[in-house]
Order: sequence, then C-alpha cells, then structure tokens
Amino acid sequence: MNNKNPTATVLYLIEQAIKEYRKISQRNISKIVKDITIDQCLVLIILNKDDKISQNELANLVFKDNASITRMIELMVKKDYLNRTIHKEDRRKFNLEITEKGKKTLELINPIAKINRETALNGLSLEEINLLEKTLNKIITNCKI
Amino acid sequence: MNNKNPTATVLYLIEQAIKEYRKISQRNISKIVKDITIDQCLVLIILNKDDKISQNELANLVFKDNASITRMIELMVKKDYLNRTIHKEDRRKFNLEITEKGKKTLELINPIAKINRETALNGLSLEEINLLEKTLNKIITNCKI
DNA sequence: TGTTTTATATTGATATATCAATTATATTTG
DNA sequence: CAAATATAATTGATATATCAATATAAAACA
Repeated sequence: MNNKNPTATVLYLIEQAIKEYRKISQRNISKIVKDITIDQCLVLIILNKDDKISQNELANLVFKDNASITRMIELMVKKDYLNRTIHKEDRRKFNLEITEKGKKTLELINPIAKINRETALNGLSLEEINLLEKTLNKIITNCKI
Repeated sequence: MNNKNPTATVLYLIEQAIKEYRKISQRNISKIVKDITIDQCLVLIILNKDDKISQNELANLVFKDNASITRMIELMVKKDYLNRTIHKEDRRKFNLEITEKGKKTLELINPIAKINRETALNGLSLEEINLLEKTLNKIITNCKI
C-alpha cells in the first residue's frame, strides 16, 4: 500500500477520501437529526430541487441501484420523510413528495451539508478543485467505456 | 447536482469515481474468479504482502470497520481462501494464513488488478496523478481533524 | 388488435458499512 | 497481586450495494 508509485495507490486514496467524508458528514448530521442517514439526506435534497423525477432517475443521480432506492424510499416513507403515490400517467411510476417533517429536516440539513463540504475542501484553491474535478471525470469516463 | 460551482459537486464526483471503478473491477474479476468480491481480493493481496498483521490492522489498511473484517474473514475461511488459527503470544488475536486456493487465486487476480488500475488511469499523466493524490490527501486530512 | 419488446419498480439472496454493546484477554496501576 | 483499564475481536441491529429473477405496465410492431 505504501508504494512510491502513485498509480498503485491513488485509487485507494479515492476510496479513503470518500469514506472519511461520509463519516464526518454522518457525524455532523446525527448531532442535529437523529433518525436519518446521509444517503437519505441526499434523496431529500434532490427531491427538493425536482420532485417530478422517477425512482430510476433518482437512482442515477445518487449513483445507486434501483433496488437500493426502492428500499431507501420504503424506509423514508415509514419514517414520514416522504409520501408515495401512484403516478397517474404512467402506472409503473410513483410520485415522491416530501412531507412536512421532511421539509423541516431539510432546513436543518442544508446548512450542515454546506459546512461539511467546506470542512472537506478547506484550504483547497479553486484551481485545485477544478483540476480534481477534471481528473475524476476522466477516471469515470475510463471506467464507463 | 449540475451547479457550475465545483465545490458543491466535486465530492459527489469522488463517490461516483470510486463506484464506477469498483464496478469494472468486480466485473473483470468475476470473469476469472467466480466466488470472490473485490474487497476479499484486497484482503488476499494485503495478507500476501504481510501475513502477520492483525484483523485490526487489516481493517485500517482497507478502511473498514473491525466488524466488517470479522465477517469478511468468516466468509473467506468458509470459502477456503484463508485459514485462521489462534495467536500464541496474544490469545485475543488470530493468525491469518492464505490457503493453497487463495494463493492460486492471487495469481489470477494480480494481473487483473493491474489492468483495472491501468484502465481507470488511462490517459492521465503522472503529474495529474500526483496532483490527484495530493488533493485527496488534503481532503482526508481535513475530514480527520 | 394481439403479440413482442421495453421500461419501471420490487423482491430475494448475499456482501459490506456502521454503531453500540459485549466477551475475552492483556496491560497498567495502586 | 488484585482491581482497573485498555485492546482485539465478536455480535446484534439496521442500512446500503449488487445481481438476478420477477411482476406489471407501456410502447412498438406486425
């Protein structure tokens, strides 16, 4: 793992970075909202921007499997963060609506999400971040081919 | 998600990048070895370099929880990739030994792991990779504080 | 129109992630 | 040396990841 050749280790670093970020994010969220996961938060944030998306589209946006989304939504409905009703035009789909509890939670979550990002990116120049973005996009493209 | 401000999106990109990389890695491994996961491969690779490490140390190396490692090892013993015996000097610990099947699997895995890395990093200059490494390390440090 | 194909979501099975509580053993300390 | 503390690993509970198989509805097509 501690080779000098970064090609052998940089992919582990990506994994480590996202795991550390998820950890502090979950810790900070849990201080304020007890019964929610960061993945569920992300679902709330996305639905808040566009509540007309399907579960399929939602899955793509958060890089998850359809199966995972189905189960997450199930839990979020059970915990009263979301309502789910059948889509009238396409009866295979569902409407996902954020409940009052969900909206209140969003107000608590949004500032924390901002702080989490700022914490993680603290001390990085905009140039560094742009480069990071560019490089990650290349890796993503490489893997998708 | 499609803000122009990269500070809001770059952390999602990290998540996406590692997920795409894990996907192709698992796909390529599964073509050759049927009953193994990429996480289990990583455990084999690490134990092959140093079979004296404890489960704790192993967990740290692969950025996993102790609990996850316990269960992974349990499965790997069941599938005859590892042997586990009690540590004589410290009876809280265990010795982890790669079986013959494990060794043969390693020979199949190692070249694929190399190809996976090369695929993911294809077209990236050494400079880009070094910068990526540097930036990721900064993020990791930020999150750990 | 009836049949085939495609799209959306669910379910089952298995693996991993994470936290908290617990067990067993080692180490430290009074 | 005994009690307190620390360390290594396990277990239980719950959430997510992934694949394959399935159900249902919509769209395409002949």
